[in-house]
Amino acid sequence: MDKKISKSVLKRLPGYYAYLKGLQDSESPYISATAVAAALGMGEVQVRKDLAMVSDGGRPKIGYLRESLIEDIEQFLGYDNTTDAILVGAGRLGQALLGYNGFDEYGLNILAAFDIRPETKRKDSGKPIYPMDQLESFCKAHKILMGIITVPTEYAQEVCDQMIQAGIKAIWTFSPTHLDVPDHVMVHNENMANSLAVLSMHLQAQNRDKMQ
Amino acid sequence: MDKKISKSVLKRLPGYYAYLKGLQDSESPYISATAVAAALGMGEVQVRKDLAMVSDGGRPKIGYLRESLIEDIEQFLGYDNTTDAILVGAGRLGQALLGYNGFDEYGLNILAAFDIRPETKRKDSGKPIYPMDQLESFCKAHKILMGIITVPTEYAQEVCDQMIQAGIKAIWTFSPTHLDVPDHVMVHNENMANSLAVLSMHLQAQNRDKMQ
DNA sequence: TAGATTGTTAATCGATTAACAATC
DNA sequence: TAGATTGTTAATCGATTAACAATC
Repeated sequence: MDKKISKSVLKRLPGYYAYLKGLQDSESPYISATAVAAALGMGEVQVRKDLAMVSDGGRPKIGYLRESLIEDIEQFLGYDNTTDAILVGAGRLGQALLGYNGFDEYGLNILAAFDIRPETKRKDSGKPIYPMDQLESFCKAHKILMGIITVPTEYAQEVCDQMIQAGIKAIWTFSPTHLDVPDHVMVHNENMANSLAVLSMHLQAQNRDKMQ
Repeated sequence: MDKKISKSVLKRLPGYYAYLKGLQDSESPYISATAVAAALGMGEVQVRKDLAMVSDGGRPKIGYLRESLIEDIEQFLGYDNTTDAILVGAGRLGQALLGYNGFDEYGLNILAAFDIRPETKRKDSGKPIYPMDQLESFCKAHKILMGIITVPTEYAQEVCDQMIQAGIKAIWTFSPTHLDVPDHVMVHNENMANSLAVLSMHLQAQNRDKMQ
């Protein structure tokens, strides 16, 4: 383990993790790559190779010890030590993310939200919503490295710049627009339009087939 | 154009589209692949190849006519004829998606939501929330082909099965779990954990570098 | 021992990038 | 004409899959 890991493998790991966690304790404490592959509809070689990246060994004929495989992935993905994050833009989507408890499991902890009009927002998530001018001091005080952007597209770049100014190194944005950032900052664009494109194309293709 | 298009290209098209739409009319009516590449921080050969898939030709030395390029992408991605969809699970995330107006632009129209306890939900999106037992009849009556799942993980497969029963062919799920579907149905898992994994790894790597 | 499973090494596939000729 | 840009053909790169030897 600890070889260089590719982005593609990285993106598949949470899937294995969720599946392994979901298994009942009642069954065998061992699980084979073959079984995981079958359950998730993937190639078994791929699963075995992916698991080999994070674990230091399954045992021929039996497979991996489920518990320790879960721990290995946890550690690898950093689920064991929490990342604190802040969110900018407490609109509908922002509030939905703020209130979502599931991020805990993935080691993400959203400490607070920021908004240009904090006073008009409902705080039904129980998390504080501060005005924008407190962003920098808050981030520096809490050594925040991750920021989530859920503002309207036209403000996204501006917010992004402020985050970088505040020392943030990883940005997760839901605004469907390209963000310009320096090299040391990573942006992941959760672009719903991209996903939609793939699905729509599937429907179109199916329709076309039917017509012929 | 009309060659077989790869998923990777497909996922990049919405990005070009958003960028082109965002350009001011004041400037030249032409835009070159080179310029798009520079603006979005991509390789210019890649952009040129992608655009060649959807458009029937830019002109050497000048580039593409912006307006018609936009139309080409629109048509290619099916933004011009709307896809009707329904959503199951009117929780926080579900309501956020219901109320998001931006999907219009991408040809997606969410007609209604379904929930096990429709009466307890706020309808601040203006869209109706029906009980689950009306799902099938509604989908068949409106010939719905796309379904969005925003229910807690443990119900996702069950909801998925009901959607398929109701004739749905493309499923967009936000529940972080694998869904079993027949071949003709496409699932796109908008798995936030996957995105998080990539970002967390970036922060981890940066930290490690700093320590050495 | 036989068979299931692992991990590794080699082959294939697909996507990206580079090189270049064509064009306005 | 010269230069910017296009589209195409070839080379490279990376990821997936296949083949196989090792192991319990």
